[in-house]
Amino acid sequence: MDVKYNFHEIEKRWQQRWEESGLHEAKDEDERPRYYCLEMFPYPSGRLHMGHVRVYSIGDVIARFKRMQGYNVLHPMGWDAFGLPAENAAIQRNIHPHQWTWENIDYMRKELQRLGFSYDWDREYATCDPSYYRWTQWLFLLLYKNGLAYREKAAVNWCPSCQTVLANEQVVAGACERCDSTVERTDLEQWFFKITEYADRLLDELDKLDGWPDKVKAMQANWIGRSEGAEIAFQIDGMDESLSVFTTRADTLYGVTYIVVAPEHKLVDKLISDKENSSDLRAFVKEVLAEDELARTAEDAEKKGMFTGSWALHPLNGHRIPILIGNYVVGGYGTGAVMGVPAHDERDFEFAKQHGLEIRRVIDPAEQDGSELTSEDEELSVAYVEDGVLINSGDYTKLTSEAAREQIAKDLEDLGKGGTMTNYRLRDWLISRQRYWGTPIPIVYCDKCGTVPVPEEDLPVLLPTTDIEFRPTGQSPLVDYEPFVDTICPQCGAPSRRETDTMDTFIDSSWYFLRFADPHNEELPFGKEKANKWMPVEQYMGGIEHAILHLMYCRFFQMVLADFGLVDTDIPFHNLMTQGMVLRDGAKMSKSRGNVVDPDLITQKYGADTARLFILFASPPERDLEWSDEGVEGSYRFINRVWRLVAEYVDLIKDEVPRIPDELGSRERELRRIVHSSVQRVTRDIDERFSFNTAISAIMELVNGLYQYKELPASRQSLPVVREAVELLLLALAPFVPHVTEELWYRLGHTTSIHGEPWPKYDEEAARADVVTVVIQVNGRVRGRVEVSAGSSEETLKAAAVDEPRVQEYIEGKTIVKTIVVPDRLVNLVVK
RNA sequence: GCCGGAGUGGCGAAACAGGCAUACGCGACAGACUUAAAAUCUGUUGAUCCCUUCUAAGGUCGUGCGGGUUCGAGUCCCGCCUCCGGCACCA
Repeated sequence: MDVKYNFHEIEKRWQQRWEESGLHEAKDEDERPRYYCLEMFPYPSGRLHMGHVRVYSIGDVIARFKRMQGYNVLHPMGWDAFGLPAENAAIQRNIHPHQWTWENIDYMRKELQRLGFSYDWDREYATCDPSYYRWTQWLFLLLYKNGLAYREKAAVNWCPSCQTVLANEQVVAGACERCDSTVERTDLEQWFFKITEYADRLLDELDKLDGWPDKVKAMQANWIGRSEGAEIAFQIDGMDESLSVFTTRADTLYGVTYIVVAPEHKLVDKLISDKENSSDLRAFVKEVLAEDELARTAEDAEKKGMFTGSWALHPLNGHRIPILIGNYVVGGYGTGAVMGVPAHDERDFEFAKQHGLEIRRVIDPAEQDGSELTSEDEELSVAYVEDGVLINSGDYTKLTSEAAREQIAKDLEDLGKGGTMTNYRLRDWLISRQRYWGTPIPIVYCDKCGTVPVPEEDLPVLLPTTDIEFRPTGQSPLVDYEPFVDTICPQCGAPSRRETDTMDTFIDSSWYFLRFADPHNEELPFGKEKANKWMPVEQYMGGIEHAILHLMYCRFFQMVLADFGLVDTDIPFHNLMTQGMVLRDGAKMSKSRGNVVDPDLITQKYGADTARLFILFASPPERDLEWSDEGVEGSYRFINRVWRLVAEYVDLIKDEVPRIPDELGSRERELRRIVHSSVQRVTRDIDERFSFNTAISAIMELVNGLYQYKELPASRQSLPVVREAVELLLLALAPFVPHVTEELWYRLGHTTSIHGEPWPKYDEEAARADVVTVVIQVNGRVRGRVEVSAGSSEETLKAAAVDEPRVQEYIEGKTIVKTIVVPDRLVNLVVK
C-alpha cells in the first residue's frame, strides 16, 4: 500500500462513488426509525465561509453517526435564495439577481460536495425557484383567508439604506440588523402577519421545548415580553372622554398624583386645544415628536413634561388629577398613557421631583421585609418600589399589594372603569418589503372589489426575471413594470393592479424544513403523511443570531400549519443546538478585518477530512472556535498518523479475522482496554452530548495506544487483536473523516462502505482495567499511590494504604479517626 | 437594572455523579533516525524552592476574588469582580 496519503485523489473518488450509489438518500418508505437532521440552510452569498463549514461538519457527524446506529436519516440541503445582497450585487456589477443567485448556488453546491457532506441532493431546492415560492404564496393565502394576514397603515421601521421597511425583530438597538443604518419611523400601509395572536402559545409552549438551550428560550420569552396588569380608565374632567392607562401596580392606585400621555396619544389634540397656552403646548408636542424616538425614550434621557391644562378624575375617590404630556411615555406600548405614582415608581419619582408634583405614599414596606413601620409623613428620598401593605387607600388600606391588585382590578371592572389586561412587547410581524428579489405577495387591488387574493390555481404569481430596473427607490421596483402590475381582477375581470411589494425572506425560511419532507410535491406545499413521517426535525443546528427571528417565526408557522391540519406536530424542531462563531485573533472572521480563512484553500492544501477534523476538535460546538493554522497542521498530522499505521499493518492483517483468543498477554489486554474504552467514550460523547472534541481525543488515545503496541517485536504481536483495534478505530473515526476511513476500510479488504456499517459495539469487560492506581490521602492530601487489582475490597485497600512508607510518615504517632474508601479510586485516612 | 452564559497551564481545551486538576491537541525543549535539514518516532513540559533533603525526589502554592459546607470542592452554598449575549424609561 502506498505510504503517501493522497487526499485529493481519495476524496474526489469517494464523493463520486457515494453520490452514484445513493448512499445518502432518505427513504420515505422505510420501517427503520426516522431521524431528521437539519442545519440552517445557507444564503447563497457567493462562497462558503468557515461558519458554514463548522455547522455543516457538526450536522454531518450526527447524520453519519445516526445512520450507523441504524436510523433512516433525512439530511437535506437547500438554498435560502431570496434576499437583498442579490440586488446589491446586481446594482454594483450589473448582473441580474437571478443569474447572480444561481451562479452562487452552483458554486457553493460544489464547495459543499467537496467537503463530503452526506446530503440527500435529490431533495435540494432554492426558495427563489417558482416551484418553491408558489407554495410560499399558497401559505400566505392560507393565512390571509384565516385572518392572520392583514394590511394596515401603521408606524413602521424604515431603513433608508436598504430602502425598505423592517419587522421589529429586524431592528437591533434602533439600527437595521442587516446594514446598521439608523432606522426611521414612518407611517405606511403594510402587510402584517398576526403573530401576536399566538403570543401566549409562543411563550407558554417554550416549556415544551426541553431540547432547546435555555438561552434561546429566555431570549424568546424576553422578546414576547408578556406583562400582566390592569387597565384603568380615568374620566377626563369636563369632557365626554376617558383616558386609559395600563399598569402592573393597580395596588398603588391611591398614590396617583398625575397622568402622563405620550405626545402621539390620540387624545392630545382634545386635551390641549382650548387652552390659552395651546400654541406653546403644540410646540412642545412637535418638539418631542421631532426627537429621535430611540433617543427620546432612552433610559438616561431627560424627562420632559408639560401640563396640558386638563384634569382627570380618580376612578375610586374622584380626586382631580393633572394630565401632562411627557417624552418618556412610549406611544406604542400599552395604552400610550401611564398613571404617575411617584412614591412607588422610580421614573415617576424623578419626574414628580422635577415638575413639583405631589408625592403620596400608599404602600408601606413594614410587613413585607420586617423593617419597622416607617413614619407616614417622613419625606421619601427614593421611591419604594417593592410590594407592601396599603396605607391611605380607602377601603383597601391594610390589604397586601398582591391582594389589592386583584381586588382593585375586579372592583374597577364592576364599575366599568377597567379590569385586568395583558400587554406584550411582541408586535405583529411586518412582512412586506419594497424590494424586488423576494416572493411576490399574491394579492390584486381592484377598484370595484377591493383587495382580492389571487386564486390558488393561478399561483405562482411569477416574479419577472427580465427587463427590470431594480435600483431601490423606496418603493418596489415592480411598481414601474407594467407587464407585472397590470392584471385583471380575479373576481370581476376588470383591469386592476397587483400588489408590488414582496415578502420578507424570513417567510421563505419559516417553512422550508417541511418542504424537505416532500420536495417534489406539485399539489401542495407538502403532503401531510410525509410531513408527519419526518417531522419534527429531530436535531436542528444553526447560529445563535437566529434565536429570536428565524426560530420564533418557524414556531409560529408550525403552530399555524398544525392548527389548520396540514401537519400534526406544532413543534418544528425537537432538539436545537446553537454553535459558536469561528474567530481568528479573537474576532469574528470578516472581510473588513482581513482575518478570513477561505475554506477552499484549506481543502486544497489539506483536504476536506482535515478541515472537518480540526473544526470539530478545536472547540465544543456551542462555544466560539479560535482558528489556528497550527491546529490544522496537527489535525493533518493525526490523519497521516492513522494512514501510516494502517499502511504499515495492512499486509499483515489484511487476511486476519478479528477473532480474539481466550488467553491474552498483558500487552494485548492493555491494548484492548484502550481500544474498547475509547469506543465507549466516543459513543457516549457523540450520542449523549455532542462532545466531538473529547470524542476525537479518545480516538487519538486509541491511536497512541496502537503506536505503543507497535513498538513490540513483530513476532510477539497478536494480529487478530491489531485487526480488531484498527477496525474499531476506523469505524469510530468514520463520521468525522469519512473519506480517509472509507479508503482504509477498503484497503483492509472490505467491499462495502464503512458508512453502511453498524456503529461498533464495545466490550465492557475488555474496557475495564485489571490494575488500578489508588490514591492514598492523609487528611485529604495525596501522600501516595498504590497499584492494586481492580475491584479490591475495602480491607485490602486500607491495608495497602497504611503499609505505604510515605503514608506511615504522616500517620505515625497519630490516631486514625476515620477512613474513607472509594473503590478503585481513593483511600483517605483522617488522623489526629 | 432584569434575564442567560462564561472565567482552568504559554495557547485551544478536559475532568461523566463531590474523589489523582490540566486528558487530548498546539507550542516549546530534548533524544533517536539523517552527511544535514524537513518529515517521522520517543520523551519532558502548571508555578515555586521560604522549608526538608537522599539532587530528583519531597514540600508548599495553584481552576477570576472573598467566605462557607465536607474527610475531600474546578464541581455544592453565600457574597462579590470581570467578560460575552439578550431585554430595557415597557408603566
